[in-house]
Amino acid sequence: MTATDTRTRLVLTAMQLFRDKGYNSTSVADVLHSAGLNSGSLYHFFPGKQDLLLAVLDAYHGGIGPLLLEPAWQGVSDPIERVFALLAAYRRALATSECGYACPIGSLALELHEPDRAVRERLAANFTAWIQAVQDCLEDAGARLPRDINRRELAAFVLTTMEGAVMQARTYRELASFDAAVRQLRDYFQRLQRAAAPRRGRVRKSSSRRKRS
Amino acid sequence: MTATDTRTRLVLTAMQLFRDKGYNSTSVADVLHSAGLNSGSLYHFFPGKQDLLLAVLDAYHGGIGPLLLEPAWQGVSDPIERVFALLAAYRRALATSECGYACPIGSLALELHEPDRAVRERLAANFTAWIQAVQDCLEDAGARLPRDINRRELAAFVLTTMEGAVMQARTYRELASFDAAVRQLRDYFQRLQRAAAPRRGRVRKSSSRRKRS
DNA sequence: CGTCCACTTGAACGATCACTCAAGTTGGCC
DNA sequence: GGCCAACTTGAGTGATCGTTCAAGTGGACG
Repeated sequence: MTATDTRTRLVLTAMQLFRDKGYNSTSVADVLHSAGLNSGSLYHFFPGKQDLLLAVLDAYHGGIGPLLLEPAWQGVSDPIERVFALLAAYRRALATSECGYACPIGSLALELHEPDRAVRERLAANFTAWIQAVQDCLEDAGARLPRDINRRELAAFVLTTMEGAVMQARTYRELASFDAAVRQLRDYFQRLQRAAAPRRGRVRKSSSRRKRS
Repeated sequence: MTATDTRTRLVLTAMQLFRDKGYNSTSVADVLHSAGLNSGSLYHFFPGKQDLLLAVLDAYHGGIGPLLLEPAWQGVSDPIERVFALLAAYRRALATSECGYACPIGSLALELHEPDRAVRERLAANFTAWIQAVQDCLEDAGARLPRDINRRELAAFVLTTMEGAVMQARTYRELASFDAAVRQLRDYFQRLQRAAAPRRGRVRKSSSRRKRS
């Protein structure tokens, strides 16, 4: 077992525990016990608990593509459907956890009330990468959305919706809350697409002919 | 100084500290020190820290009308404008705190990962009361919104937007994030109103002629 | 085989946590 | 004045917090 393995194990364990119990409610002893390590190992790789958090946030940032977007977009090529496929991935996380799931980044963003610059920058970087991925979809959608709609703001609004929807679903322990929010966002998108469509043209709901895999 | 005063002082102090630092990061000693009391006084009125939290959540619930809605709706009688006046109140809270503000209920909802039934019920009750207030506005708006739009789901979507927007503004420490989300919601509402308007009628942007105060 | 150093061990530290309780103090009521 | 119940005092409880560190361990390299 190399040093990298131990470090990685610490980060993965902390990722899980911070997600499940929150940062403050997860003790260093929790992480060490779950990882089957001693405190010295942790402090060999990290100056302190907060630096472990930084590594966790970096891991989330690096995992957005391979661990979040790619699975969510399996078999979905239509850019607008990709936006909702991403939301569907969060719905799955909620369903799997009996609505106990919370977006780890959003949770940390609200839990840490006076975060260091380094922490806040990484939280923001995670949001920014998420928003950018959605923005890319919206730009791929081209003229299917009104020209005067700001793609970045709309992408950020998708994140807004996801975070607010997860929060409510978690609080009510009901998937219905999440679904209701997505339904509203879908309605908004349909109205945007209708407004962008040529006067007499029908709104096409999906153009999933492009690519199979 | 009566017993009620001490109890009230504890609740108000805890309200402030839980909002500013979070529940887990606020120690009982913090509350006692800020309130200028000894630990015995707290445990005379509350069995434990969590029961203080319950009292805080009840206080928020009771304060939604007089402390949140009424100030936000001062001089605003148009029901749809009231929805956005409520959002403007949160914007003010963000502006005042250099974007350090977070909705106390939303923060607690995400911070407490395995809350007791009693806590979760009160969190949900706060959300429900907030949603109900917005729903009342939307119903007051009558035919200005499409008939087939579910008022409750749209009201919940306003909460979704507020919570997600506050979270992002806090994370980026930029009011612009909040404004962008509200702008999207406003755009959605305008499209809804346009869809509800009779074919040839113009969309009126504000009908603030009704009441001056 | 000897040296070195990255890595691990795990007991121990002081601080702080939520909470307890016996001993007060106070104010209203007879 | 005497009494009781409501409330306050604040030192003290054991548990747990994040962190430290001296003493190892073991593999790589000469």
